[in-house]
Amino acid sequence: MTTIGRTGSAATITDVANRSGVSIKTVSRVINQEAGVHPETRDHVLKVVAELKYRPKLSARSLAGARSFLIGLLYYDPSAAFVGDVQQGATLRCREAGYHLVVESLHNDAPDLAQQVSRMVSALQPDGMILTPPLCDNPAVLKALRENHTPCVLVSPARDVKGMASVRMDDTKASEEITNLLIGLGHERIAFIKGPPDQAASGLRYQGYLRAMKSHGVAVDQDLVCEGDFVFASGVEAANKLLSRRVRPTAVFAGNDDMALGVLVAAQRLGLAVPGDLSIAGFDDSPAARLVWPPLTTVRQPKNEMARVAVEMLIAANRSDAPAVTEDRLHRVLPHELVVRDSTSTPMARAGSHGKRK
Amino acid sequence: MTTIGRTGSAATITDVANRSGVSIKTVSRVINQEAGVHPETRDHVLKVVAELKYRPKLSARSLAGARSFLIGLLYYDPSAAFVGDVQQGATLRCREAGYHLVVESLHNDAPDLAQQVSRMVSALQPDGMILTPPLCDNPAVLKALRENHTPCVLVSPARDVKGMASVRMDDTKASEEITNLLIGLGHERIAFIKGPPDQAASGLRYQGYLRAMKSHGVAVDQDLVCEGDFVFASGVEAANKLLSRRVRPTAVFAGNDDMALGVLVAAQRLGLAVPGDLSIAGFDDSPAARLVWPPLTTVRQPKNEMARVAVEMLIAANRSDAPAVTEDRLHRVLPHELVVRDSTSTPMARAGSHGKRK
DNA sequence: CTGAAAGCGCTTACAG
DNA sequence: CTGAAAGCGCTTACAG
Repeated sequence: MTTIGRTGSAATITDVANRSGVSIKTVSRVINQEAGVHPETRDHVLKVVAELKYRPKLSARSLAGARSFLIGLLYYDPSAAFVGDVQQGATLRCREAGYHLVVESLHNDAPDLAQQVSRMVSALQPDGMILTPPLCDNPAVLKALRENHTPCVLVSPARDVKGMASVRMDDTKASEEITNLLIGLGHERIAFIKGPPDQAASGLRYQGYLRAMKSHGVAVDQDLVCEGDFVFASGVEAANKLLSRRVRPTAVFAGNDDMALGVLVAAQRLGLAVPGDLSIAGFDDSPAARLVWPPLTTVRQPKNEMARVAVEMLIAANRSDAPAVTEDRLHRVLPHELVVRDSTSTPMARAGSHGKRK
Repeated sequence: MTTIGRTGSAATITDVANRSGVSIKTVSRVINQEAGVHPETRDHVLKVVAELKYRPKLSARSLAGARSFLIGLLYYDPSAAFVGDVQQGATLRCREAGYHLVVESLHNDAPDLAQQVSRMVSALQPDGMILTPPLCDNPAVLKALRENHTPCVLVSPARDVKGMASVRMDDTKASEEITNLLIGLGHERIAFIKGPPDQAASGLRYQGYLRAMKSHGVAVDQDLVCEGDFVFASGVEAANKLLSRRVRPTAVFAGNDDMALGVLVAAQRLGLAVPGDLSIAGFDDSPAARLVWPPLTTVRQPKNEMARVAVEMLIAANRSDAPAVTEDRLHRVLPHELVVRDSTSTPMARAGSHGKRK
């Protein structure tokens, strides 16, 4: 077996062309799956590619061509499970398509945020960027990206931006469904714990709660609506307030899982049985939601899928044969999933007493 | 103000050279901070760079030079907080150094794992790779990387590999310190819940427990040593076993936080007060460790720092003036941190009773 | 301290 | 269906 070219160092397109007896242009055509190559030629080139373990170098393709095969993921809160799942979906879809995912953690309120973003995209020249909250709602970031003509997809943005693609779920609808579930179980005194007003999800989820209550003719007692900030401690605090009332709620729907976890702990410290004395529902399906006892009824966001769709949109936008994107395809809404676990049941105990009824 | 070159598209090194009145080689020298450029020349070039917002393109530098300014992070379990923290540290350090982090999620037992890795490095040509468990202990992955001559740093590997750099903490020592803490509080009947035998940390942490017990002359009751598998449910199971004994332990040290959380839930379901009736300690300082009540005493792994050091090592290895790496600098051990919270205290209740002593 | 030339490994635009 | 030439934007190896 003879080896053409330098042994040891990686094969180049020229090596493949020489050994195949074709021009580098033809090898390029085969690699890029362009039409109009004779099947026999193609098969032979492919065979040589395999023999030489040839892999086109990203840097060369990127420099010569219009694509970098790089997609960027910008995120702020690293601890958030949200980002982890988005990243997982994005990296898998990227691999399938021969792309690579470059991640960058940014502080949402860094003074030089725009410059950091601008620096990244002009050095990297990614084919597109995926933005997660809160960065996808940051005007400075969006401006920098627009100036650099970088295609973007916003994942779960607070509001849609003109001409910028987005992927999201329907928070309001999901919230309505959770509330419907509680009402369907027989609850009427259903408390709600809001998220912080500056986060879009807070309002949307509250609207869903209101809508469900209204549509079932269940009165909303404003004493049962608490302010929270999506953090564990605020769930504890809200629960302590709610559960010290003379007439307690029989169910608490917290705007997210972290607060629901706080409610759970507070309830148990007060000696209440969950879900017997109090049903609890959350939102997000965080990892902890299934670790506690009882495991939490909640909503699963399609994070993985949103990321896959985001990658898909970016790749499609970069194809030369890219069709004009209609406005309705620019903003995608993906289906969510209700996760019903053991923290919700029919109201078995009367508010204020611990006795169970049969 | 005149603009030389194409307005709109990004400036290149030639644009900077033309406007500065120097050669592209000199601009290159300034950009790369090479010595031997006249200060005045340098300052002028720098000014033009700023004016034109020139940023060298990674693809061109990568193709022409020996560095790609890309570092890869290979990981398996996306949900693990471990990876999140490592990634955070790596991405920040990369930005400081003008590098970018490319992430890839792989299945540890994918049949074509080696090929996936090989494909990635030959396409991307990263300057180095960071591997997290369990991938850093996967022979197929290591082999593929070695064949491609890609510098690697293993983060928290089960065992060190000849000639491959690694960063870790001292699990045994940390485990010993946690046990010492419990002994110091007055505990003698200290239970231990092991991790799965195939994970290196399991053994190391158990050794630390044994060492502390031995050095204080506290007998290890094998009835108080349970098998676990680092998962929540196994902590619940072990706790149920341990707490149903006639003579209960006064403290449980679980090999990781997830199991410690299981112990906590099991204890509380049995009506035991934590830490009054039972002290509980974990390992990892997982996010949930501070969300539960009482918050968990545990060990914080220097995940962020390990990642920063890993990036540091890879960048250093790629510098032309890289000094020969001595074996002791090849394997770094970073300091950990004991996180003492409210789940541990002096044993206040006698085993088997709920009465408190003063 | 500075620069002219060659070349990295591909794709583009064109020609046949 | 195929190929020769030019060029992407840098760094390398040299020369002065």
